[in-house]
Amino acid sequence: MNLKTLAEALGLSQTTVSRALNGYPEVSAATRRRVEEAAAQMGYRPNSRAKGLATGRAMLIGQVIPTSTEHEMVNPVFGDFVAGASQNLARAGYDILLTRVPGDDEGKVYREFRARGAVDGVIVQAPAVNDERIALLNDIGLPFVVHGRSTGVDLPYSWIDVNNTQAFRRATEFLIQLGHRRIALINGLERMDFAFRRRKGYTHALEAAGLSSDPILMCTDEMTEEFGFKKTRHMLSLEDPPTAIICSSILSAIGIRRALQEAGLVMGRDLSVITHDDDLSYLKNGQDLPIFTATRSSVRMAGELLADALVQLISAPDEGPITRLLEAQLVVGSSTGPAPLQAARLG
Amino acid sequence: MNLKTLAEALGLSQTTVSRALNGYPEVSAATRRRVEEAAAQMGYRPNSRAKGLATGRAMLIGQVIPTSTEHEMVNPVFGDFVAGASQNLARAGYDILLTRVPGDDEGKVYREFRARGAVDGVIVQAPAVNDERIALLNDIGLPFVVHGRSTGVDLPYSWIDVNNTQAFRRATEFLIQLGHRRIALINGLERMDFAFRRRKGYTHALEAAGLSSDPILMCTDEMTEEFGFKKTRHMLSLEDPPTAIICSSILSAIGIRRALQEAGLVMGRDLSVITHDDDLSYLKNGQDLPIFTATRSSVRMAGELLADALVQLISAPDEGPITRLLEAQLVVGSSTGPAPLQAARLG
DNA sequence: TCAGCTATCCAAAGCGCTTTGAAAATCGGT
DNA sequence: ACCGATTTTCAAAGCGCTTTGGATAGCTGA
Repeated sequence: MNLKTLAEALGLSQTTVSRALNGYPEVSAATRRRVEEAAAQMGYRPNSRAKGLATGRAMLIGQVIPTSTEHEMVNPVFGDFVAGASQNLARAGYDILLTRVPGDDEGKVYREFRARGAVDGVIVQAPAVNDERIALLNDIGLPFVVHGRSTGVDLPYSWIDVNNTQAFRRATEFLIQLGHRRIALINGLERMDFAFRRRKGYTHALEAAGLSSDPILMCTDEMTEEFGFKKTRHMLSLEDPPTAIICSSILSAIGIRRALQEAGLVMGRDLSVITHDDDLSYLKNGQDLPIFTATRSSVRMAGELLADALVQLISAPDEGPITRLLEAQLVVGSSTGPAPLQAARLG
Repeated sequence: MNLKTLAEALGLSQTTVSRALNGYPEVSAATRRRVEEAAAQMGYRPNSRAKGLATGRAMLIGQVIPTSTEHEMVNPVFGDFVAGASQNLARAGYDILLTRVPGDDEGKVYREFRARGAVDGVIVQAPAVNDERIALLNDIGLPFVVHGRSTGVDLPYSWIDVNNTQAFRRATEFLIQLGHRRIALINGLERMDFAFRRRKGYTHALEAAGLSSDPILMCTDEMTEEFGFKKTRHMLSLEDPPTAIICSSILSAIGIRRALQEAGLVMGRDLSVITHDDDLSYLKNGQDLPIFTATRSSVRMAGELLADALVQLISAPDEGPITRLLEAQLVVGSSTGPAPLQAARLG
């Protein structure tokens, strides 16, 4: 079923049918109704490629599957993010074109997207500090929005980010107010912008309180459960262990919990934990009573917002970059409590 | 940069350039080299839509984001699955077209895929018992492979599945051999085929051992951490609590662990746990020394295999359905041990 | 009745590619 | 030197849609 046969069946020209279906005014209400009914009844849908070729738009948004090069790990927030993005993109008639990057050359994929006209825009995930993808996309003129920002990149570009610095500053201050003095940081890879910023927030808060940050209490790696577990186990074995840990991922926080359990310690009493919580659909931190005290920000909502921004950017490219900074909520659960007395802990 | 300008720049016809680039034999080696070099140097890539329109192939595989209707939860294995699938699809020149289903009408999306010619085939996730999508896709003639099977569907169709029945039978037998008699099942939604089969394997093993399955020890729901936690907590409060739990997801198993911790019990000693493990990249069950005893099967590898199968199906539609049953490994970790003596437990 | 509008519809070009059918160039054999 | 076979190249049609630039029909007012 294509336009031609539909038009013939209706005794109309392709032009008229096309216009009727696309809401142009040059067609009478009666004809439009007739056309729409016939189209619905015969199950006609315009061929995507033909339509795209004629209009010059692919109605597709490019998305590279965000995997870390080192461990072939898929970003755990990807599913929720893409569910959010996809939902709002669909409203504007877009689908997502998903592709993997062979090796590490995401730039090559973007160049190809552009050359092939495969997509109308892209969403950039997990920006690093000084991320070179931004300049590249600017160069080749492919509309894009970044999920996060990139410290060190001066070009104007569109982004939506969580205020990571502020979130981790607040989390740290919160612990300090509870009397904690030795606060550890289990962070993501610090070449990633979000991790870089979180560390900044953490150290700033410590400094502001007159505390020095101890390198031995700061670690950074891929945010797996095991990472949280191993680092916590290690830190608990230190001569002067931390009384609190701030953690960049709920997965690693689960690892922390496991290490505490193994050591026979009670979370929130013997050791306080605050984690960042992306509010993943499959790993809820408890709705009414959160398990972990957390800096919370829905990654799904971020996906929705990025989708809207990109759609707007594509339809009005000259209106300048869209930027938006989201504040994370600090939700208090049962994983934090006052710092244990030194005496008690030694005894 | 399009074919026309490239051909003009080379002083050749579009035909020759197209053929040179697509490896047709009717072009001399010298010309081919010249064309290829010019194309590489000028960064020419054929326009996707134009090529697709001419060839009638979209070089796109449709994939609906698998979300549960009830809780808007994205399937946690989705990221890893799609990473595997995407990798092997890319080798064959395909990308993934990702879309969300508004409401619950996945069939509508497939019909549209077909009518619009948007994709060359689709991957069907999370089949239910008597899944109606299979008949629909058969009807409309869109090539597809199912990730899993659908009990009750008699039509021939292509699928790749883990032997869920066998996996859970073995897991149950393993616990029985360890002396366990009260074995609980924390299962996924049993209208899903995988959960239906797992329960079958579980009850079969119990029956074979002359044990009756106790409804109070079997529960089924979305496999979240919280579900594992709450159900375990509840079961521990029973008059005659289980000494072992079999669980369908590592996320729920983590919830089980939390409940045990809360109750002051030690996993593997006071209560044994076996979980299914999809070998998710972001939630590894420990490589050398698994945390949980588990029935393991890599969902990423499943993605790779499904991709290969679908590509083959598209290129040779008449060769009949492709089916493959994968066996899960039973890996033994420290979450299982001999059943505690009744006396010891009561005391 | 007819010019001048507007409302309605249409033929054909064009999007960038592949592919068919034919022409031109090259070659070996006599 | 010439012919048939083989290579190599090309012009043009076609994929299914949108959109431009008319054409036609139906009205209005004089």
